[in-house]
Amino acid sequence: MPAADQVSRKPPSVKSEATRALILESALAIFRERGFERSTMREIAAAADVAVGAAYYYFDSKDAIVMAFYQQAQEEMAPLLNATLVKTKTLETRLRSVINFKFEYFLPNRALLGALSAHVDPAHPLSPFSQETAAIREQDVGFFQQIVDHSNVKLPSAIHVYLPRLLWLYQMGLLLFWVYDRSPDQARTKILFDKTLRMILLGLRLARLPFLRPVHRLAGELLEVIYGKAPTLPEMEK
Amino acid sequence: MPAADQVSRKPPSVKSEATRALILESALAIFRERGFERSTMREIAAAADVAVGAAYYYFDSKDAIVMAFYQQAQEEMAPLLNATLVKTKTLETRLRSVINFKFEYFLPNRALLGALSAHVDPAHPLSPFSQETAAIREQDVGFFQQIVDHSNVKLPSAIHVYLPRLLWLYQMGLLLFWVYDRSPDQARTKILFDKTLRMILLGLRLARLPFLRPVHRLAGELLEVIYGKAPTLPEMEK
DNA sequence: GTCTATATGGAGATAGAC
DNA sequence: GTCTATCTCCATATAGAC
Repeated sequence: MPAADQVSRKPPSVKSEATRALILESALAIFRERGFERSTMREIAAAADVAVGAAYYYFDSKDAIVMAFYQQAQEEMAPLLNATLVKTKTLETRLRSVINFKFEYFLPNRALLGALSAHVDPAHPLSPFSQETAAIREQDVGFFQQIVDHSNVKLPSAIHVYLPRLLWLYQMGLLLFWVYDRSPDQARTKILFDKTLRMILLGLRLARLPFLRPVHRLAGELLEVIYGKAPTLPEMEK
Repeated sequence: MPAADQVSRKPPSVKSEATRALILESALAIFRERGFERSTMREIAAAADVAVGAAYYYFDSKDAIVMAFYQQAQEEMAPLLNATLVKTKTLETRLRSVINFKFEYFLPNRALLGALSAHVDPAHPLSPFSQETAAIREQDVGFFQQIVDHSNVKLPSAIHVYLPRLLWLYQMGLLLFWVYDRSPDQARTKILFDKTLRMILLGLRLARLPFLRPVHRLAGELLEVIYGKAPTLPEMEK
């Protein structure tokens, strides 16, 4: 029996890979031009000079194209983010440079990112909290894990273990605000980022003060319930 | 010239109002059954025993039906929320009862509320941050204004003025979590509510401590930028 | 495996009957 | 003003050519 075949994902096929890339590129160009909603699969296929069916052969749906973009972005960013982590030392500089790097990377496709973050529903495949984006999300949380690990924050362990996920959530919130920030050059997001980051750093320092114990206790119990079990959940609209 | 006509919204017409109500009711029933996405205008019209065009005559779009539901909900809740405010005294009991009341009210249409909260984009009409929902939002913030006014929280004025909006935002976050909470009886949301509310109350008390000055300063500056000017913004996907 | 041509069913728009 | 019948455009599905 052909054991090797069982594992093989697909025969790479240079031509196929090229068509796929072409369709993806064309789609991104159209998305950038008219926004996700207003773009049609017909336009995308036409721009790539293939039939509509061809686009569907490579991507299950319009959403799937966005997912492919998301995956490609994560793959491209990973080594660059690691390089950033090597170059920086403190918690502050690391958070600043990692998050700023993402802003820069996503800038050309800012509107497209909106199509992604528009879905809060964890059951929606494109949601940052979905099953489908779990792999990307976990890898991303990993970066914040590294940032926290190599820093000298001292927190009750019940909180400390969830810190990377909390920082990831913070980053997602910033990106969400940024995507819909209509101020020139997204200046408001820059200020939001700066001020909140300082507040977080101040908070982490103040967290050692003894009379904050009750807050620690509440936060620990809360995180245990929210993150402790069942990290992902089934669909909603049965 | 017919000056009176300029102001008149519409001739109420009993029959028309009944048809509209019938379509709205039928739509809500269908939404509850299959969820918003899976429901079609054809089904809704069929359930109300009218043609599809009739449904569109009363509601500009499927989304508009959700908007009508949202408005109706706000109108129905307003007097009951005011009654709740009369019956309770402290900041804690007021926040608890007001927010819990909303959970109860929306329980039968929990899934439908998802259709609303699924849109973070402030440009989307159904977004809780949109121009279109501004009136409802402002009225809702008003309730939190009342809650804060009659309480004895002491905060720097730069923060204090924004407290009602912050509490409104807190409520929206809770509702969002609740809509997608798959735990039995939404138990996790209950815990999230309880713990975070306690943390907020603790925080408001601790906020008077002198060495939190730097945090106050940052928070004040931040709120000024975010809420200070241009409360609403134009559309995105030009 | 890769792709084209064509079909299906839904959202929304509209002409015009009453 | 109220509503029906019908039309357009879209995402997606599918049969089958190569």
